[in-house]
Amino acid sequence: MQEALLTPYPFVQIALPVPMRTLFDYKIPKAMALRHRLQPGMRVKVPFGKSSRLGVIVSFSEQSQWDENNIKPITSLQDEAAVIPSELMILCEWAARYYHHPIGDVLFHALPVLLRKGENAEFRTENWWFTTPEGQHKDLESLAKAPRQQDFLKAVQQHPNGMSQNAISSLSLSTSAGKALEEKGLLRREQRSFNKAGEKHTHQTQVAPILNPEQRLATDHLLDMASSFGVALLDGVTGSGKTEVFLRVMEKLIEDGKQVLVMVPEIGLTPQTLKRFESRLHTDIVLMHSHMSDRERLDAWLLSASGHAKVIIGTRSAAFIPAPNLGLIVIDEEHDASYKQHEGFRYHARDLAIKRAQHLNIPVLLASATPSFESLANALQKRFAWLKLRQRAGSAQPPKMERVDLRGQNLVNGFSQQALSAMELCLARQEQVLVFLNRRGYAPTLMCHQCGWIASCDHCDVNLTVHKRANKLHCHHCDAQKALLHSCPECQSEELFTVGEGTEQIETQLSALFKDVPILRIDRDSTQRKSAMAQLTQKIHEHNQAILIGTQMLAKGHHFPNVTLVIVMDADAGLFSADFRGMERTAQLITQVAGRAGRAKKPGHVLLQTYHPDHAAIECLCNLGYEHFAIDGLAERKSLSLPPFFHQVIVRAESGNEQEAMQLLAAMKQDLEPHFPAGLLSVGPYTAIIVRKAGQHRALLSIKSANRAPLHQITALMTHWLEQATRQHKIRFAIDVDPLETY
DNA sequence: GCTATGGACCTT
DNA sequence: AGGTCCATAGCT
Repeated sequence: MQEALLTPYPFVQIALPVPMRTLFDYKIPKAMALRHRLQPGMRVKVPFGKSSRLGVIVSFSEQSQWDENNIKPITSLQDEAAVIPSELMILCEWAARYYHHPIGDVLFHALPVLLRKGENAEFRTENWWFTTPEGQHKDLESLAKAPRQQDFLKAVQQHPNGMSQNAISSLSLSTSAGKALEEKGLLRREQRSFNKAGEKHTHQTQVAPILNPEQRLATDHLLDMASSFGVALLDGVTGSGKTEVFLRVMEKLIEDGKQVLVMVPEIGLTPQTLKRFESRLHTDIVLMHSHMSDRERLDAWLLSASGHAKVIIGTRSAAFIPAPNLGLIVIDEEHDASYKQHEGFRYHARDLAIKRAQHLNIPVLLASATPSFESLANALQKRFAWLKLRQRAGSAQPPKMERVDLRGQNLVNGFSQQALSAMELCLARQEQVLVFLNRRGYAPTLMCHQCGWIASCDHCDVNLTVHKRANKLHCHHCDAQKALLHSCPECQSEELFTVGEGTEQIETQLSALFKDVPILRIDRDSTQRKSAMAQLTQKIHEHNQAILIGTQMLAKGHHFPNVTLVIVMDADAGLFSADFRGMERTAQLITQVAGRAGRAKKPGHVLLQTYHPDHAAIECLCNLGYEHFAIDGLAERKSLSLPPFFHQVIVRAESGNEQEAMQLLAAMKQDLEPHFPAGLLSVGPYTAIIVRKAGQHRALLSIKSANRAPLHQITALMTHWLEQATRQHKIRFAIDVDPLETY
């Protein structure tokens, strides 16, 4: 009699983490088919070439196009259930098609690192210590001769529900003392699954504040759309209480047993944010970000995948976290560029999250004080619900923005007279000043007075940045560093001088100018150490007077209640940028930084230093605000056939050889141009603005179209062409769909 | 005649 | 990607 096969197929298609846009056929061994119900999303070990690899099951078939004798059998099955649930398999397959990226690589991106390496998708087990009835009543004095056992027993006696090994270790109790007590029959041990669910929530309860009418309207709207797919853009100025709105909606969904995924930018997750969520939501919250260890990430992943965690707060890669009862996705600071991966699989987590929500038929909430032009266009076209919060909470006034004309002025260390006197007045009132300059280091250039030599990177076509405190020259593009030079390598002159200013220099100069005022610099260099940021924010809160100097790090998340003056050193930064998104990004930064001012009862004042006070964009942003600026900007994008009205794909090529990358793209364009449909705009190939980066010469080709379908057809042709052509050459290519950087 | 180095080739 | 095979160069 024929036994019933749990997996009734002879062949299986496996995705492997190799840069090949194809699946691989394998045989399913009879014994495996009898015992296991194989499913898409499970991991398997397979022989591949001369080695063995981990792959993910994608599909099954009756037939194979390959000669059966050349098809190898699967070696072993790694999972009992799919590690990529079908919902996410569909998302990954869509993403592989949309971003023209190999499916194996996409699927492996969707997994935590330890699962990519073959780790079991199971909770860790942990020792738990309990007293036996005898141990509970044991007189501690009788153990006076064994003080370590005494300490150990005393601790466990105080925890009738047991103590985890983790808790034991954190109290530096000796495990060997515990084992001795176990042998005496005073303690017993139990293996428990490491799964934080059910742990009591000791956090203080915070009473929900009363909503203002705008917030109530937004909340009601969101609760209305909570049961099906839809995207809402919560467009609220800084301090308008966006977080409170989505906390309300989350509360309701969690009550209904749903899970909520909250996406945050790479550095947007501050301890204050987490505390706020914990104290309001009283539920299991897990984090997912790059500062966690691989094991911590897998633990968080398991808690979400098992449904234990009700709230998942994570960065870009959390877009792929399994959550069986997902009911809402929130994307905070949706305009933030860190949602787009800039290498390899170049996905946009916001766009992917929207696609995921569409499949799951659940709502998405995008939140920002400065929405991306993409999302604003969708809101204007009524594809997204547009919920505006224009009132600041309490009695806070919006900050007053003012332009400072730098033309013909004598600047003192880059500061105008107006800026300096405003700083003096502000400090005299015992309030704080925030100086925004999006350039870290001491100076962006080191030059020789005698021969004009400029320090530049050996691997990139950029100047090296001077870091005086570290006594280094640093390349901000490839991270190369060398010792700061004191004489010119060309002419041996010792007259080297710096050109331009970075945050480190402003800090030094202001310290000389305002001797008794605490001056705090906040940038990547000053916050590298783990607790540095916390220390800085504590200092800021300790003092009344202070000057904070910082880069875009200042624009994200943190609240500085006593800041009443913001000085934007260079409001022109994005004006003449090679990238058409330069102005959008600068306006977002300025608006976000300006939002740090005057949050409490004190009105804020923002000074924009500019050489182009009459430039339409600067004038509009200053007088009418971000929304007007963005609507004007969108009109301009439309007239220039730029995104979001035209969709864009950029093909990048990189080669150690100077011309090879350009030649490759030129040859491709020539071959494929006859297939370009009408209405497709192509630019290039052109060399990247920074031609050489980390030793690679870079060229690009841009194509645009008002419709996505023809763009994808051509991109598929290009990908295929490049795969063939780069087989024999050592050229790397990358397809960037919806690129954020266009140079 | 031996081995260190690198590039082409292949993976079901 | 990652390994293996194989041509080539440099050396005793």
